[in-house]
Amino acid sequence: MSKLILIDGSSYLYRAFHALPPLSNAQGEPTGALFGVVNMLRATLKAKPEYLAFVSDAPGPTFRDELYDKYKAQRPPMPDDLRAQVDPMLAIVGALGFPILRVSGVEADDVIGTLAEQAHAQGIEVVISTGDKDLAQLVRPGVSLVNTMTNTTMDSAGVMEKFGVRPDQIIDYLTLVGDTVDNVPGVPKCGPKTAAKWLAEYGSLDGVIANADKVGGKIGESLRDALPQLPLSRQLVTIKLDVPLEQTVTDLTLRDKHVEQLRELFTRYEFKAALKDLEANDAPVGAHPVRDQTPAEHAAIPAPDRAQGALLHQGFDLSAPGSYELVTTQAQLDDWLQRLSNAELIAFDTETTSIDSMMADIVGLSLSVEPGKACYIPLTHDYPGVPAQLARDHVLAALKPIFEDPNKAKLGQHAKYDINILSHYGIALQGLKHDSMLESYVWNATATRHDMDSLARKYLGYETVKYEEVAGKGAKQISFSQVDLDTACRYAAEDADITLRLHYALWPLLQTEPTLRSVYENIEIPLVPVLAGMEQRGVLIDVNILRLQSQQLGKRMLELQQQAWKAAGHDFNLDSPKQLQAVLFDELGLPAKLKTPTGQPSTNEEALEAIADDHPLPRLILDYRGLAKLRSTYTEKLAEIVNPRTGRVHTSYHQGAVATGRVSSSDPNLQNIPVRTEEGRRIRQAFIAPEGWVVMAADYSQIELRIMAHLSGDEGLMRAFREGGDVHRATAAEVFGLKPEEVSTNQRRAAKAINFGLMYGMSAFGLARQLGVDRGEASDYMARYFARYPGVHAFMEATREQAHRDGYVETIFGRRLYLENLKARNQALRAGAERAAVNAPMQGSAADIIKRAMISVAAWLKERDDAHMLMQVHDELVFEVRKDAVEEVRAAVVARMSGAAELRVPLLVEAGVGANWDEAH
DNA sequence: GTGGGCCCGTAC
DNA sequence: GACGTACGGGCCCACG
Repeated sequence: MSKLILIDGSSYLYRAFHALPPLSNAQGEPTGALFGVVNMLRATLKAKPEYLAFVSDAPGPTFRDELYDKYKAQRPPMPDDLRAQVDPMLAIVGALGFPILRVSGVEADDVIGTLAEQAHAQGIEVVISTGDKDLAQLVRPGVSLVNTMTNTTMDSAGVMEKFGVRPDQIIDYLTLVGDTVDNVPGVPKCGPKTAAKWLAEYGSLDGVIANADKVGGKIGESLRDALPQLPLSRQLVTIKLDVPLEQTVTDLTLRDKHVEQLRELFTRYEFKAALKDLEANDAPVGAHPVRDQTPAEHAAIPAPDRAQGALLHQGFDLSAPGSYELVTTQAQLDDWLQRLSNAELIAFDTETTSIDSMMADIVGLSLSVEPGKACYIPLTHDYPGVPAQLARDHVLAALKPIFEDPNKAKLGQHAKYDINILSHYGIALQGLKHDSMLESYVWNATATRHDMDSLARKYLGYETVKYEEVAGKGAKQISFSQVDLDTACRYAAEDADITLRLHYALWPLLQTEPTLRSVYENIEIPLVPVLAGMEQRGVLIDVNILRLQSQQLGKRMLELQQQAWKAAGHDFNLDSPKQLQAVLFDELGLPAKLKTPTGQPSTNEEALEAIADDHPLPRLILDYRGLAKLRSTYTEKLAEIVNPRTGRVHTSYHQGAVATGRVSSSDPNLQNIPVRTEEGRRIRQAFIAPEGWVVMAADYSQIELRIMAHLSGDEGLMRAFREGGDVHRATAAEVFGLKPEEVSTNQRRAAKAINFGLMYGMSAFGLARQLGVDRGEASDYMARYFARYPGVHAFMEATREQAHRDGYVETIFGRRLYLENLKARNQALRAGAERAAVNAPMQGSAADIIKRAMISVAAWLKERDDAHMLMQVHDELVFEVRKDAVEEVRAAVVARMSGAAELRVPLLVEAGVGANWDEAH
């Protein structure tokens, strides 16, 4: 398909002007916005579209000013520094060979709309490059938006996701919301959410107007008051599609560029990279458009997305509506059992009374073996007049042999949840072959959330029935068991159906990338039952210890509160940063040395430490905060969340939450229990083992640093690990040119800070702050470090390079992390993406390794009843072990963890045992 | 009441 | 602007 790229020049000029620092050339002419636009254009040229145009506003009034004299009346005039860049911009754009369109009497949007309409009618794909949300009204299949500032694209699904309305509703949406900048009156008090809600309810603006008297409350009055002006607003926000133009779409090809003019312009405005490109490649670009992308350009597209057009599986359109069967008779059940026994792959899903799998009871079950067809078997729906359902235990008994057959392949969406549910009914699911959530996660962890609604939208272009639509939300939410059977069937059977469709969309993708497929098949899928087992088991908690600690903390907090109030001269809420800020900086007049990201004077630990010598209050607050955190987040929360049935806490592990491949934990988060301070560590004393058992904790020593040694192949760093000993001390000895025994505490501390900082992409500035030395000294440390460990430096450079070349970086096992902001104009965003790129291979490889270890250890534990794996804390596994088995288990765990990867340095594992988690370290 | 942004702090 | 990845509590405001 041919492609037309339409560049919204006005939008880019404004955005580049505000986003970029106010650069200027040697003559003092402003160049910042120009620079941004030129770089964007060069990137556009690299995509080599057949047709392209640069569309800009022409000076003078437009038809909208005639319609409405206040239109854009509140807009400040264009800043002089920006105005000065308009003509040079047009000169460069023209010299690059872009067709430029400026049409009087209309805005750039209208020209873009008209061209998009024409191109679309001719079957030409249209990409509109803009930062302006109003253009979303032009989106439809074959017409999409791209924002090169943020590197995001928006198709129909993207519009739905962002605005909550279809592209064809955008005009009505903008009309309702209005635009204060352009002075377009909307409905006062109606924001994006309300507009989307009304449009969902009444379909269109006309629908909303017709039903205006049905809207209650203040906002209803507001709507009725605004009715007379809405038609005008609609006219103002509607982009024209029929502007008379001299050119047609096929005229809009790239002209030969004017090398001489460009050389002059680039030199004058000091665009060195552009100039270099120009000299390197003197031949006219684009005279013969090339349609094929180079491999590097192809790979640079961050998220492979095949959701465009119909996606077929064996002739079935994966975005078509499905047909679903409510199973309430034995004959129907028998029929489905027959289908299951013939099926190659069974998609299943459970419906329950709670999202907490430990608390949930099963309500029904859905199955699908063929896309578009699924059933729902209600089991325990319970409301007045509910029709007869098959008996729960009877159905589960009939399904048990299938669920427990390891040779019958099963598929789920977030199957860990359903495995946990089934386990409550004595079904130990075997043969989990696929999980659509994990397929999506491995394919591209950051392209989307991995819940079914998001996946269906992205990969199938299909809108699912939402849980809230069938069960309500908030206080009005009802249990799924009270949902009527037909509605439940529509929702639940769809879940199984869509799971299967997602698999047929995603699995072919994974098969094209053997390393991703391997991560999925050999790591993520086998990990599912392991995590399910850990959640089910839970970890035993001594609630009395926690209660006692809560009391003690509370008492000390009260004392500190009294002292703080005295120091402040009056009562205030110590938990409120806002009130604290007023007391410290306004009333007491202490210096506000740090600011929060939003510009407020910060009251964080660093800020308080900085003024702790000037007044007693900061220290009191610091102490109070430490205790408050421990009490609210840990001692009270943990005691609260202990399951009364088991006496244990059953966390949830999330396999699709972390971009680098780590698992996360929540409800409660067991991965941030304090350990660094004595005070905090006491909380770990409440993590205990049953009578006759002990807690065993096994952790990898310096795993990420070892991975850095492995990946970089740096001789010095590898030697440090091979020799054993203290790696930070060894580093300090290298950096400061000493023998290890001569290294001072401070030198070791500096070396440790560098070792860790490097893995996070820290700069000299950051290191200086961390160490409390000046920036020059920090730079000096880093220079010496890189001189001693040149392989590390080369590795980091190579990682950044790979990220820029491919758009992603990889772990040792081939897991990929795509980086979204590497090409961002915004320097901070880009730098952040580069740091993430450097960190991801190490963090991600460590995550892969411990996942492999967990699978291996779980397989070994499977046949035993004297030890259970309970927790994973990124580089640590925690077990409960029967006392008589401690040595055997310790040896096996250490061996399996150490053997989880073959690195160029040893993978050291340390294991400790104790009566509780604190003692096990 | 609830949802969400902000600030802050815990872990690896 | 400056150190990567998470989760979560309390405050506070907008919204219903």
